[in-house]
Amino acid sequence: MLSQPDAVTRRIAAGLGRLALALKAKAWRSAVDEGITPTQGEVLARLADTPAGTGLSDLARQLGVSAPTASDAVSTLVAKALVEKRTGNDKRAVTLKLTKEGKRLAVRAADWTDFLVEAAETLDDKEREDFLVGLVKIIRALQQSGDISPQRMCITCEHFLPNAHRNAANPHHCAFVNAAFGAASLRLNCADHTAVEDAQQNELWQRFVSA
Amino acid sequence: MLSQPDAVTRRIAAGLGRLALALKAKAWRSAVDEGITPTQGEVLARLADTPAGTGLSDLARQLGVSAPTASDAVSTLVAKALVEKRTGNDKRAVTLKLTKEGKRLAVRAADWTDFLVEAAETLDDKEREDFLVGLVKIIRALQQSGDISPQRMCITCEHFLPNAHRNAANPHHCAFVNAAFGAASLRLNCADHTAVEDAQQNELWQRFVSA
DNA sequence: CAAATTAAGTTAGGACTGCTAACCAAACAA
DNA sequence: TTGTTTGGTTAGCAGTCCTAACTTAATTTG
Repeated sequence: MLSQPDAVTRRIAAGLGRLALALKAKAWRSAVDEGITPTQGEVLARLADTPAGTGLSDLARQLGVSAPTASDAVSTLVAKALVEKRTGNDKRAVTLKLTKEGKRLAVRAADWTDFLVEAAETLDDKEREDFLVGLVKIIRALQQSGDISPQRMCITCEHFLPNAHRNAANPHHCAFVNAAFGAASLRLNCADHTAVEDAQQNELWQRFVSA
Repeated sequence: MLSQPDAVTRRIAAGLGRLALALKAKAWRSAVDEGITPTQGEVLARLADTPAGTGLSDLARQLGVSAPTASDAVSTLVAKALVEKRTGNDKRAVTLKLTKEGKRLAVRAADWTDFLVEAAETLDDKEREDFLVGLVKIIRALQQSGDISPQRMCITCEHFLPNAHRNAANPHHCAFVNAAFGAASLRLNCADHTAVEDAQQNELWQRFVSA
């Protein structure tokens, strides 16, 4: 047996840390090519998958930065005519939306993670599925501990019925689309996500892990 | 079957992106608590696991930033008496080492990823192993594509003999410690790592994936 | 060996990130 | 009506990160 001063989980954490570093560097390079900065790109991405619009504080939470930082980034984007600020009934609150040009740029900027997709393609089908499941579980744990903003994942969705079928390939069920599906189809950012109540959160998780 | 507009790999990339965002945010908070910044913390971490010392350009490469940025961060750390700059035979080059105080801080700052370790602990043993393997493969791919600086991983090490044994639990062998080991023990940052030649790189990989 | 090239770092200047503290204004509650 | 909470902005500051333009030392080469 090889000496094992640190557990598997420690190495996983370290590996993810390295990955994050690489991602950060790449984000910088890619964003600059589009004439924006990484944070601005992130703002565009978030707004792109929230067509209904988002408030500023909500955005700040999603980005994991303070309100002033988010406000700054948004101001810059507004100045660049990529984002629009509107105000509704509540005259304090703003609703952020992409402009036409903002949408175009968001689409172009969205594929800066392509290099990661390619890297993930060196895994075979089974490995990919396993990896995705691990990722989902880790993200869910981080969401529980408050270290990441809530994601629209199956595992926290009202429509998700884990291990509802005996079918080994497609054990889960989505009540929204009314169809069975497997781990490989687990979503991280589903448009039809409806958050389950906190009380039922754990029950859902238990049913999910009791494969 | 659930509609599947994007492949598993796309979701993996997106998930890793989210994770990186969370990590970045956490890194900021944690580092500030220690009186430094994330980049400075990263510098300390890198120096901590290179006791022999590192050059500036090497450091910049590891951090994925430009030389001036690294130079800046290091200057600040030198001013804070956490890092020492020495110059050897080559009077242009500097060798960076942690001071006593720097070492202490590096140790303290190292556990900012603990929250990730805890998150990874929600996976069972098998899942952890699978996840680690996926991570190793992805990082290796990024190393190949030049998107991450070379890591001291088993999969690129001269001493690594993948699938050398019939033993399903511990199929691999490390010639350095002369012992069999399994996927759960794969290293990402081994002190005894010796990079294999480019030519043999691929051969090693092939033997590794042909489980 | 002198001249050119390459390599390692630094300096300068500028845009942006990210924070806290302090602030304003609208909405809400007592 | 008078707090109090909520949504955001402003101000000020340290640090990140870049490119471009040096300096100085080592290496190559004619």
